[in-house]
Amino acid sequence: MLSPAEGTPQAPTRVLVIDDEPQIVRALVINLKARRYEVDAAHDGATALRLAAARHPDVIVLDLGLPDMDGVEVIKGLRGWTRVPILVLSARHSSDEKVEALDAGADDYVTKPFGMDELLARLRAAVRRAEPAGGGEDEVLVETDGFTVDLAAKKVNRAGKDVRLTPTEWHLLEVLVRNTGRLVSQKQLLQEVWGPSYGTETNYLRVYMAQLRRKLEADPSHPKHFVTEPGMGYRFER
Amino acid sequence: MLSPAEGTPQAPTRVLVIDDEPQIVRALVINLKARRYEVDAAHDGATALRLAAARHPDVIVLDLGLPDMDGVEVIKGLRGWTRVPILVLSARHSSDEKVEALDAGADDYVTKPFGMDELLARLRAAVRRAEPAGGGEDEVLVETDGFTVDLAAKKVNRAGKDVRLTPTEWHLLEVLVRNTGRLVSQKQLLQEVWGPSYGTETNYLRVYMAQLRRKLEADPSHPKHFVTEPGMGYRFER
DNA sequence: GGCGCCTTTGACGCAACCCTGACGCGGCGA
DNA sequence: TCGCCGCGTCAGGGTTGCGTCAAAGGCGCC
Repeated sequence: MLSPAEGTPQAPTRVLVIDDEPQIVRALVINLKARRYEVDAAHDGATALRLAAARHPDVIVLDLGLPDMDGVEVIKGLRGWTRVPILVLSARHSSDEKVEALDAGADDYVTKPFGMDELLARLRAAVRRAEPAGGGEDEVLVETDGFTVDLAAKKVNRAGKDVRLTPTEWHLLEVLVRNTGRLVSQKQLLQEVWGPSYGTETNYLRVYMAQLRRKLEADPSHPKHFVTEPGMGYRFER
Repeated sequence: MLSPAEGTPQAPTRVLVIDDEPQIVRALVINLKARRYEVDAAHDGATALRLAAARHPDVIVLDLGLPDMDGVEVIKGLRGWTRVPILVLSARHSSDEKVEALDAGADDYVTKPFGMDELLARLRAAVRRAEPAGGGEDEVLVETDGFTVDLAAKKVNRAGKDVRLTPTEWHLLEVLVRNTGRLVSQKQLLQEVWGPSYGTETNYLRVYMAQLRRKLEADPSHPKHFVTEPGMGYRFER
């Protein structure tokens, strides 16, 4: 996995690196930028807290040995207002230090010297689990003057009351609404709703389009939203 | 009456330990139980996947060296349907192994021999960040005209009295309530409640929906809150 | 070892859905 | 003008899916 984002084009992941050793910062910045991360760097705790507030990074890499304040204090300062993942770097191998940092709110603890591959993998893991849970399941609402379709909840509302749709009716409606304004061919409708082996049974469409219109159109015999394109297909118009 | 926002009695954290070395399992189980964790243990990958589906642990400790299958496969098997934190144990120090496990979906990677204090701290960190984000933003109390569901306390109250639900009944209710207003497909319900290998046993749903309605609906034969969408799934309406 | 609760499984009646065929209508081309 | 094709409408019948009940299997607890 090279890029931090996968699938839909996404804003680049922003990383805040906090370390007072210039060579480590340089190595991190170079590696991160090469992987399309956006990187900010701070050399002391005060700057780090300020930058974190100003830039809202998606993940923080924090060296515990800072010149101006204790690393654990930095963690606590961050945890006072944000749940951004914090990956701690430290030269100390002591178990007590690790426990203290983790219990203060750190998400991971890597001891120096560290392997860059491992650090990057841990960083990916931290970012990944911070991502929102739902797989892009936003509330998708499509409204017309007569009714409202909620694609996520699979609900249709008309005049304040929920309309009951059968599975096939809903499926057909969904395909049409997902292509609002576009013509959908009869073959495509049949294949999406009834399966790939269908394509000529246009009578199915006639029956079910009639059901949809009867349930949703103000005047079913003069449809405004479920438009027939003779010989070609159907179109949903908002 | 306890306020739901603060001081709600919390269910104990459930841990699933997966390791084929008995002495390590014993050490972990003893230490975890002493700290009021609820612990399940598995000695191989197949058992682990089954237990994870059946018990829905809050965090998983996984040894990569299992007798029956590759540890990474176990991770992938879990990640197919759950985001439960996975803490990997391994005797291998190789960077490649760590990267592979982390990119497969593990949350942390600890090499053996490990310090118990550190492991427990990492476990706490994993559990902590898996907790729901908003302090009071998440709705834990869902009220209807007939009953009240407390998702945090895992309790249902009807007419001033607590309703007794079996584990399966509660689980089903929880999934439905967490998706209030949205249609939940039969497959999704089966997989979330009974495990990823289920998906067609709709008779389970019929039986348990009937139980829920009998216990919670004012008129079980004419449900207002647990609505059937024939051929598609069920929906909880407040 | 026995008991009770929970889960799983099977059988049955009933309602709803899906498919099918028939018919009428309008548009288009011959 | 006539005939054909595509579309809309309606009603019937086979099939599926759901609710309900009851009983058997599993498991932990006493």
